[in-house]
Amino acid sequence: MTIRTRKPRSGTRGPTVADVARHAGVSPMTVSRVINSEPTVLPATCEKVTAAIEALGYVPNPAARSLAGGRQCRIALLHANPSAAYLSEFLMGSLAQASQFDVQLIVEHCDIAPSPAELVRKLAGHRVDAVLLPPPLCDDAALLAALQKAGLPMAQIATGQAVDFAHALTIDDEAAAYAMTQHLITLGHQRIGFVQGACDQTASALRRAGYVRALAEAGLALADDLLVQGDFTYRSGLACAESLLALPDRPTAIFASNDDMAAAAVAVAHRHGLDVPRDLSVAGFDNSAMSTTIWPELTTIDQPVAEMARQATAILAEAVRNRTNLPDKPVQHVRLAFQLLCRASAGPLASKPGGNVSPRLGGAEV
Amino acid sequence: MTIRTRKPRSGTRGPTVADVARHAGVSPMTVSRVINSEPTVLPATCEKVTAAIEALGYVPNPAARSLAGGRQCRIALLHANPSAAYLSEFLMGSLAQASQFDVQLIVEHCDIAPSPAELVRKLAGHRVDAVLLPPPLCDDAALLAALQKAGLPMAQIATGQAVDFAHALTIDDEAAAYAMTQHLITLGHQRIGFVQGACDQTASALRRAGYVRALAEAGLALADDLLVQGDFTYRSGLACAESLLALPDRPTAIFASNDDMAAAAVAVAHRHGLDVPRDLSVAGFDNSAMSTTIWPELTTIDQPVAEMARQATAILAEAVRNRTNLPDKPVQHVRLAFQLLCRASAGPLASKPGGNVSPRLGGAEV
DNA sequence: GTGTCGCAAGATAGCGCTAACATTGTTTGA
DNA sequence: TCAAACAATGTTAGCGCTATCTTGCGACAC
Repeated sequence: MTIRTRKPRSGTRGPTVADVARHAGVSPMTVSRVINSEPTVLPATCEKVTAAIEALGYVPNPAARSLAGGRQCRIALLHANPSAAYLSEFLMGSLAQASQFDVQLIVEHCDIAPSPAELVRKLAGHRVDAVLLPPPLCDDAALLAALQKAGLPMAQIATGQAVDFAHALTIDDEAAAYAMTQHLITLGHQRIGFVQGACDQTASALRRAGYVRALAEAGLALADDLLVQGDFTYRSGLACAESLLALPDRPTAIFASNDDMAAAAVAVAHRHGLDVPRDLSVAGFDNSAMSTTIWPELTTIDQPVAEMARQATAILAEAVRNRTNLPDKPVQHVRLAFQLLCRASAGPLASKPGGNVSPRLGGAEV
Repeated sequence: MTIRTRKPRSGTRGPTVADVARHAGVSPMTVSRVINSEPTVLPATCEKVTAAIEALGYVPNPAARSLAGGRQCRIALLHANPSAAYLSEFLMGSLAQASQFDVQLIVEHCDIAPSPAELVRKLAGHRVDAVLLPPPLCDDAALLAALQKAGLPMAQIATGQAVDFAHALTIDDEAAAYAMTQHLITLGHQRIGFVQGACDQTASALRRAGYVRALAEAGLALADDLLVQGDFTYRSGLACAESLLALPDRPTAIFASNDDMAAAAVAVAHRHGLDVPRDLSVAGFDNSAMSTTIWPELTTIDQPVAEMARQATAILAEAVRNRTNLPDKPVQHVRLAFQLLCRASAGPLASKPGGNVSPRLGGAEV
């Protein structure tokens, strides 16, 4: 009378809730409660379970969790060539949160968006529940509208213009640009060139506004010739810096709307035989990898990209799970703190500018 | 006599295999077989099922799949500050494969590794099944040994020295450097400066070897003063380029072991009033984002980082699933093709070198 | 004393999929 | 000719966890 126990399915790896429960002398359910830190567990019980978890080296199985909890969640990260550095930092933040919340990240590159409608269809095909929108896509009105129509929760990252149907994670671009400009003014600069960012990104206008306000408050004239239009690329930065430095009364400082363009300004300065920061101060924006790669390191504004990505992912995951309130969506608009990083590329105004071609080189160990 | 159907659990999203099966008039198992493209399904049946899948817009649930299949797999990506651009590209490749294979990526930064043993303990705590090692960690002997001792499958990416207990994805660094050097020679250059990479990365020596071989085969002398030691950073590139350009008989071309250092060489050349490529050709290695950011764009070697990451992830996932052969591990050493990208920074040797400070600027649309 | 509320913990039944086995129908081989 | 081998599908029973319901038990008022 042998009862055939039909299947001890093969590849079992590591202890399960059942093992922990046995070891702690409680039911699996209680272990589950402890894992999810539910309030209705007595401290004593909780301790027993925790000890058992520790002893067995138990780690919950995320697949089982999301299956049983019915809480699966797929978030798409749509990106249209932001710089690699930006994307990488963004991913780090997003991934960290994603693995913690058991959400699956779908990274989708949409360079030349086929058409918002088509894109939305594709996302639906992937069963995407929510969408992360880093710049420049966060400002794509057509895309935003299409996503809204599809009823997908979304988060705009670092946009200058948060819409009322999307979550948004931003810094105060205006205030940041204001702070940087003020910093340059404090250093004694009066003619400060400004390289604007791309027109199609709403943050660009805010950064410019901060620059303008700082000048106005300091009683400095806003010279038209000191304001040049870039597009966030290094190449545009080269051209802008060239035109600024070609001015008869050239600026003593250049504030570029991002680090790539600031790096270009440094390169142009060097080509002109100007030392940075002695003959020309340069400031950037973003604190991208570029800012500490080049020499001298850039004074810049730190934008907490990873943190924005992290919080955005968390907010979306939350939104997907509590899909309770679709009509009255209480979207969150979170504003994070920026930071003014004073590094080597900006210094006090020298009494008398002059050319010099031999910069101090950073020590490079043989 | 009401039979209480106790629980139609709440949040059910989208069709399941059962729905597809009903729609196609087959059993769920057959649907599963079609999804996994098993060979033992009649074409006719397969077609019916495919049609049903299409009609219902069915998408398999990865959580359920990996739970039922017992095939869960966690792969850690250990990184110690490779450049952000590198990491970003690496992640793209790795993520693509990970989501396709239902493996969970754990991204772990280990800047100053606490100690290999401790790190391994931490990985074990995360239930990591395998490890991806991009440079420079792929060359950390202590780490490799510790991982081997822990019995973790691993993959070295872009190493110069593949060990016999790890999978490895590489390009032929020696051949690539040879090709680039030969390219410069073909352009007429005879005095070619070489900026070496960091000593602790095994690929550095291979790149140098390729340079040396090309010179030798062309019958050119290997001048000691043309060979300078960098460490893959932009700053080291500045110093190296300075020393090369300070030589009495300066080189007409500089081949740097990576793009960051090549970019630095371009910057130094410009500071010296040299036009690139008219007065000095510059070549890099990696085809990193930097290479097309700066102006002029760098002639460089394309290293298929994303593809390496993709294949490495696939190999590891495979290895984890068929954990059949632990003793006789048939590790795979895959060599991918590189590509010589001829861009603007390297050109034919000018008959008579001379200084010129006004480079053509890339058109920056205002 | 006896009901009933409150609360911690247990029991049960799936989440969506697939491994392992069972069942057909169809072919072979001796 | 009939058993054995195969090939295409169906059936059953979990994978590891948690939502939902149920139970046990002390507290508290009547």
